Amino acid sequence: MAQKREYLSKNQKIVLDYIEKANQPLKAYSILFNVQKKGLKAPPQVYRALDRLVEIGKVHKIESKNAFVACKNSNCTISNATAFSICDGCEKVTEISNPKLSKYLSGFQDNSGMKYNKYNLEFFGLCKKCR
Amino acid sequence: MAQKREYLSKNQKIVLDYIEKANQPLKAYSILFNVQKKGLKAPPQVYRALDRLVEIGKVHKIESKNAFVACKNSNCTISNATAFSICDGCEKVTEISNPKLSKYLSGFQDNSGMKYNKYNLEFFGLCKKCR
DNA sequence: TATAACATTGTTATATTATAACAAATTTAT
DNA sequence: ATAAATTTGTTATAATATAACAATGTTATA
Repeated sequence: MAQKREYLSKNQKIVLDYIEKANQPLKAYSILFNVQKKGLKAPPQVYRALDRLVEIGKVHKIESKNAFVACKNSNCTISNATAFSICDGCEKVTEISNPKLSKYLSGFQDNSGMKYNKYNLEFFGLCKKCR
Repeated sequence: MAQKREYLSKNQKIVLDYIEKANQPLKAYSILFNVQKKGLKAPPQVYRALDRLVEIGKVHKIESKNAFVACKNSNCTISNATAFSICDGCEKVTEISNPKLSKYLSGFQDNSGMKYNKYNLEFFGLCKKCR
């Protein structure tokens, strides 16, 4: 099993810092544009950092939006159980942190013989303001 | 509220037929390539059909793979509650049809004030063969 | 039937998202 | 010191998706 750094590289830090400040999902090319002043000039630099950040759970990808958001669970180190709430009105995305839900889904089994080790759930609806 | 056709247009039928025969998720451009002999020559023709088929629930999009699969619930007319099982080994995707799960998720509420009317859940793991 | 309203189609071009490939520089372990 | 591995920088291109608009087809109803 390949060893991997336990700390973040320079580019990974730059990208994570920027995402954490945003408090909302960001598109990869918008991140790219905004970190160009820090020296990351080309897409692979951003995508590589994102890949790693997602792998270690510091960042999640909102698949339905091709956007990236910082993990809110400060202790999160691996990203295998994610749930989001997405407002179709204002597009606000919130990470759902609900022990019952995650327990239910982590324990979910069906009779297919599949052994699940990861899930991603996206709820859509309208938030208070947008209703 | 705009009225919409209740039956499928020519292009929608062509695309749906092809997806239904596949029994596995297909990429939009692979669909395009394969329906060119039927006269659909450009991406918008395929994407438009897909958009509509997804909207009426005949087809689901597997967001994590940018792929499209026919709905297995023959009576499915609206696509607001979807769950899939995805094997990380062979990439096989199966639509999960589990009344308990869908009941649990359809009834899910948190204290955010969000009113959910749709969800999509993707489970990842290894199927029997790939373990 | 005529025709207005609307939905679908065909088409070209382009926007958006993401990766391949490889050389150079940096970091790590010995 | 130096080999091994990782990260970085860079160019090019692949893969996914939409904008815009003219032409055609369909539906309802006057």
